[in-house]
Amino acid sequence: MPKETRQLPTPNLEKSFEPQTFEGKLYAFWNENGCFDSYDESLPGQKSFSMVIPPPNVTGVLHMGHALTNTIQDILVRWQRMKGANTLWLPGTDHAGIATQTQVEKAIAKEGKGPTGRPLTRHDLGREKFLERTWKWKEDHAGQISNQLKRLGSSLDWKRERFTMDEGLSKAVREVFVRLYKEGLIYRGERIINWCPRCQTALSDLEVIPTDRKGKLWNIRYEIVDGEQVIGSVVIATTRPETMLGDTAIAVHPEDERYTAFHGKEARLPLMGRKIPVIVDAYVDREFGTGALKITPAHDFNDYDLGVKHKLPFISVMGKDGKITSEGGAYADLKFAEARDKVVADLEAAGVLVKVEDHANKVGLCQRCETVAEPLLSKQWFVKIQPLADPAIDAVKTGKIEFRPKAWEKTYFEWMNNIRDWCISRQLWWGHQIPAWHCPKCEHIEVALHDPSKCPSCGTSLDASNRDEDVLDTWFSSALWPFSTMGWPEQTQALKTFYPTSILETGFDIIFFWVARMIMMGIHFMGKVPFERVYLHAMVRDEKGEKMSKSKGNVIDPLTVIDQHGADPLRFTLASMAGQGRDIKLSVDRVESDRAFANKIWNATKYFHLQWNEEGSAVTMPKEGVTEWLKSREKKLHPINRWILGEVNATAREVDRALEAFELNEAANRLYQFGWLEFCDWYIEFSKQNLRKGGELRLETLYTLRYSLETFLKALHPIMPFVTEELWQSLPGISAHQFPLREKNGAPPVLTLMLQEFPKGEDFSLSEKSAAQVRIQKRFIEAIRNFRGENQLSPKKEFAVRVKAKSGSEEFVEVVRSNDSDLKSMTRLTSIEVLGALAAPGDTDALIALSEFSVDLWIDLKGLVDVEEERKRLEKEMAKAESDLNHSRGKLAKPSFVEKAPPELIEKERAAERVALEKIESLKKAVERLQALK
RNA sequence: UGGAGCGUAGCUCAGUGGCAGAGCGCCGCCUUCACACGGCGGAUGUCGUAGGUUCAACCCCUAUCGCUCCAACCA
Repeated sequence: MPKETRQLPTPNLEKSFEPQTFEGKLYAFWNENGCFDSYDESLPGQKSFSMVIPPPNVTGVLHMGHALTNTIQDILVRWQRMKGANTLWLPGTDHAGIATQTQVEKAIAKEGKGPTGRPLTRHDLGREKFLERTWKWKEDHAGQISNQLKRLGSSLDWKRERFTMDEGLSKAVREVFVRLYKEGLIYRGERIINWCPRCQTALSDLEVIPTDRKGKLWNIRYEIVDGEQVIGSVVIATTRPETMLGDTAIAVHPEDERYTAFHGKEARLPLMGRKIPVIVDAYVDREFGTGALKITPAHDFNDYDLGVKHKLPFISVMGKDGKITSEGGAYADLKFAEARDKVVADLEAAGVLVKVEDHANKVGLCQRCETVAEPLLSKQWFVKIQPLADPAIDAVKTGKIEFRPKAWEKTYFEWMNNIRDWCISRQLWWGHQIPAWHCPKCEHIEVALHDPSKCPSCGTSLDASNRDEDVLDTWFSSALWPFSTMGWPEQTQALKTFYPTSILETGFDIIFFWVARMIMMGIHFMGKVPFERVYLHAMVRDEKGEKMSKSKGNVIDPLTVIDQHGADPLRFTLASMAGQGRDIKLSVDRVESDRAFANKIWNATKYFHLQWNEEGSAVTMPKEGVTEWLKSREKKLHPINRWILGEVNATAREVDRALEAFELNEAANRLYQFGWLEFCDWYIEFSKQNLRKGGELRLETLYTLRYSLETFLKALHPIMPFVTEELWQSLPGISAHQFPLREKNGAPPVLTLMLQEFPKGEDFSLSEKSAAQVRIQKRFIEAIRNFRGENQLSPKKEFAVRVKAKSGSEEFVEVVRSNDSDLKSMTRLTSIEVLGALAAPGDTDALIALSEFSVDLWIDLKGLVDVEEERKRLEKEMAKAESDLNHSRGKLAKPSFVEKAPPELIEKERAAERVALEKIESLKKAVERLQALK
């Protein structure tokens, strides 16, 4: 028994485009009727098209960047869906470790005071309670971002929504961790890492943002000793004097003659007194500063490498708590900043501070809280990255994955080739806790899929308290997103159908954080790349090109824009700007003009209804359907109708091609051009003439309007889903299209535009003859309008025009003759008289020279036009014609051009020359007549 | 320091080896029977600068200036 078609009541179109009145209703209708559904299995031979959303922060708020990426993705998925693919666009959110934890910490800090009167911290609550709070926070906020995505019109398959910390994904994370550990690709070690003293956690290299700071360069004298004897001294510059407490060597360049005598000797570390070796290494830049370098292996990345290379001791003087450690002697327990002041003062007192200079340098700030991150030694978990990076580099090199724009591949290679091991442990509570247990007795570390109850090495019983306290970097779970969301590690049907995903669309700012890591994990665990194409969009900035930020107050909130103008105009604006390389400078003005476009289409549809339902002569749909009806008469159709049928199909084809090529801006521009300029400005105006004539021509024109409008709405739907749906719903004779896959899965037919077939562009092809006829009519009309405009003649002023035919003007004359009444009515001419080649203009005739058609138009000026104005117009025309002539002659005069240029081009140039000559001749005579008049 | 991108009409941006385009803004005229979120007409550019390749360059090449971003970094 066939299911009943789901449908909306036919809308009554408001006076103008008012998006608030229908957007919500339409989204709910689509969603409730399963229009966004994907199916685990495609039909044999059917294409699958899948994308995963870049998961926004679960407690986040939609910003313009989200609006852009989701608009682009929604356009692609709607288009593919209409083309019949089994489309999956998978929604979900990210737990966003540090960001979310920080939000909750702030909330509890506001709530109350701890035991000593300071604000509450997560430690006052304890891990378990704090996590409960965070889960609740997540539940309270999670709906927000999803609802905002719905406001945009995103056709996400909500039934498959995922969260990085839900059960399935957590299982995948654990599986990956355990497997990488067993493969030796995850290890735990004491390394130098970036530490945020405020967040109290390790950070990956990527989470530290180098920032320009005005600093100082302190020059410190180190004595060089041989045994106990002082043999000289070296001055060393540093931007971080407090780190000297942890110096374990000084380094000079091996070939630096100034210091040759000191090779193999020792330096005495000021303030601390201990002796440290002088080492030589070509790493030292002889040109910079004094050419000598102090080495603090525990607190500087470069020094760390040198420390490892030269087997130096590592002395940690700076602690995770932001204070100097006990290794710092007299400075212990001072905060870093205090320690710096005291060290500098003491150095000065000791007379070893040689000078202090201003110096611009960079410090690394924590991406989340902008605290200065300190490099320090710490025991952390790492991913050994090279074995994962190599195949990932290869995948892009061999074209298994393609980046667009292509230039980003270089950026990708650059980073991947210099990649460092990835520090994945975070000293946070919100996240995936590392599945490792530390045996308190034998110190064995057990990493396991299932919580162990005792140490497999010594049998000591283990419980939750023995579990490693750290959680994983948020990006660790994001890296698995394309397959963890589809049920991995189970071998699900969804994975078979939808992995690899078709396209990954995201911002270039997370190529390293996310894209690269997904590629590595995808290849390693799935044996296949996670996506075939990476489409990187630009950064949305304000109209001045500045990054939008709350502190600058220049944020354009997508939801406000949607409230004011609707989702469609915003989407259209974003789509037409999506082609831009790096920056999208968004202005609300632009959205407003795209709103005008929506309004234009709205009114064009209203025009259609007005004509279709004209009182007393309501039309019915032909039983074979409009397309068939028109198709069967194609060759006999009125040229204007044939022309627009060809145009709308050409537009649909072009939109399809542009989307295939990721040229969203091109698709948007095409639709705009067609919709406004061809359809509204020309076709509708022409149609008014034909509708008036009644009979078969009226019917034919109504069907042509109906067909063109529907085809256009279909082609526009991916970019402007709401307004196109609302308008389509109003059309007479629409019917539900049921894709075979939906039918097979028992989905009911839904009367919706979003499940219509995307126009193939094959129904009608452009007829050159009709197009030429329309061109002539347009040109004629434009010429008259231009004459009016330039002479500031009121549109109401009527006059007659005479057409002087010359040889070669047969087609023009024929078109003007056979469309006499239409042309008169559209230009408000009293008559159009065609004259023979021998006719001469009257004494007071003005001239419009349409030389490209070998035609002169004459208009009697008497009582019509100011002679002076007309003379100006003619002179302007003349100047243009002369410059055209010069241009053509200049080219043709060059023998090299005539010899080497392609013949068709030479012919074109000769024709242009003839046209210009003819025009000049006509214009000359006209000017002469005007002179005589004066 | 390395890599990338950009520099076209007042503004925001398209663009193609063969006489420069759009939107907004601007200037006229028009409330004409889909639309004033409208119609019609108009003005505006040595296409960053200097060379080169080519019959022909805004487009290709080289250099140069300016802006932006990314990566690395000098202690």
